Amino acid sequence: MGGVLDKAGITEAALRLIEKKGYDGLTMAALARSLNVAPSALYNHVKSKRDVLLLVEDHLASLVDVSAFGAGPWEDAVRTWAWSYRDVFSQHTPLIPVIAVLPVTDAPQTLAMYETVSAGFRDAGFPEERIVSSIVALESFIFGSAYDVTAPADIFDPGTMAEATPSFTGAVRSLAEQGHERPADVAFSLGLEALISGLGGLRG
Amino acid sequence: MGGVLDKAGITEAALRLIEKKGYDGLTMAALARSLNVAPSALYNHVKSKRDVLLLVEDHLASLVDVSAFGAGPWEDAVRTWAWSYRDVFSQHTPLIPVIAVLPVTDAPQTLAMYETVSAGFRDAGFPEERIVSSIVALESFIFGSAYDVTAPADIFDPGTMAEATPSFTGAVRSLAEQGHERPADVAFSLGLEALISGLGGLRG
DNA sequence: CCACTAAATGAATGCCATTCATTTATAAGA
DNA sequence: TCTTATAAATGAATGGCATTCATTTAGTGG
Repeated sequence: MGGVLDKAGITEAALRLIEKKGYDGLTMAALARSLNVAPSALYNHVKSKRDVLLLVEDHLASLVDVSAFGAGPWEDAVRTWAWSYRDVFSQHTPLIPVIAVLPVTDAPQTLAMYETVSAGFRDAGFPEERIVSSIVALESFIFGSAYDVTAPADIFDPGTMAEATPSFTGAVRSLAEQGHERPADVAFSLGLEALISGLGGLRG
Repeated sequence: MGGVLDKAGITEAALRLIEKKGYDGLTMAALARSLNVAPSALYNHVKSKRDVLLLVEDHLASLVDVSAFGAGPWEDAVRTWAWSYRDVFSQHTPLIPVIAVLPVTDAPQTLAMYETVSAGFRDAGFPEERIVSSIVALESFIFGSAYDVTAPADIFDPGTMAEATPSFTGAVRSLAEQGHERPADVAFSLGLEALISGLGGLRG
């Protein structure tokens, strides 16, 4: 037995490749080349490219910081988790469509994250039947916000349509004048605090 | 001049094709065939396939219901807009990565939507410099939630890992016992109401 | 030493977006 | 009516991609 390849090695190589060349550079051929192997050899270890993305996703889930659950107030734990979750996946937005439809059975690290977060919600007094929905709501916000981080700075520039859209143009200009370094962070903070206080009210 | 093709026709054909075959079926070849034209002919009217997706996106933006802005309380208007926005794009999740990075200049209908929504926020008493961030926060939540709608029903089934994840497994089971028809709607409602009441507090 | 099996190979397949030199057709100007 | 400019459509290439498969290689247990 004992070939050169295994799932851990493939995951590691894929992450290196993504870091160096981005998701466009992550092809089965390039992945194989980085492992000094023929592309077809990969298929002895993964069923498809989607499988590779799944391995990467699950590894990233293990990087999300859930350490604050059980180590302080629920609000602080959610805040730490959410910011960390967003930061990790803002560098990996092409995975978001994959995660969103991914059965957790296939992703043990992701499942482990859910377990820690669920326990944190339960201990904070959430009724059991609302825990999953609350996490899903937060996660949806986090995924959507991860895209914002990568958006171009001038995404909201109305260009030639400025006169036709006075309210929007004024709002964009007014935000720009605040001179925030990362506008995406302002929106994320605003939404996250709203969700934390709104969902926090569900606790018994 | 006057060929068979124009942007409106391409958009319409693309939408028909997506409805019938899904986004996997939307290829330049298939699009051309549905218009009785050679694939290369499309490139006289659009620069790339991404352009086609952009045309589709902008058309969908015109389907989002913004009519409640200026016709009732801000909370109700946001609710109507958000549900409609999510419903439209839940059928078109492959566009979400495109929208998220799309400069609004290139999408007049999308820009028109932002104008109406911005005016609604301003009239409701939002400070101008918080309007864009608030809309972005809501939009992030909406995009993330659009994915949930299409997720398989058993996405949270922990499978063989059930014993290792008691809190999460209990929470999933407890939600399932509620027997909601569309679990995604519960999470969306929960998050949206939290955002509405949290963001609403910014009004002067 | 043999037989089994996991793993790697390299050549093919089929699909895809995109390009380009060329042709067709239409509208405007003389 | 003839000419010319131009927009639009064509068909044949190109290069990249994931994936398949028959075949070979190389270890391991009996």
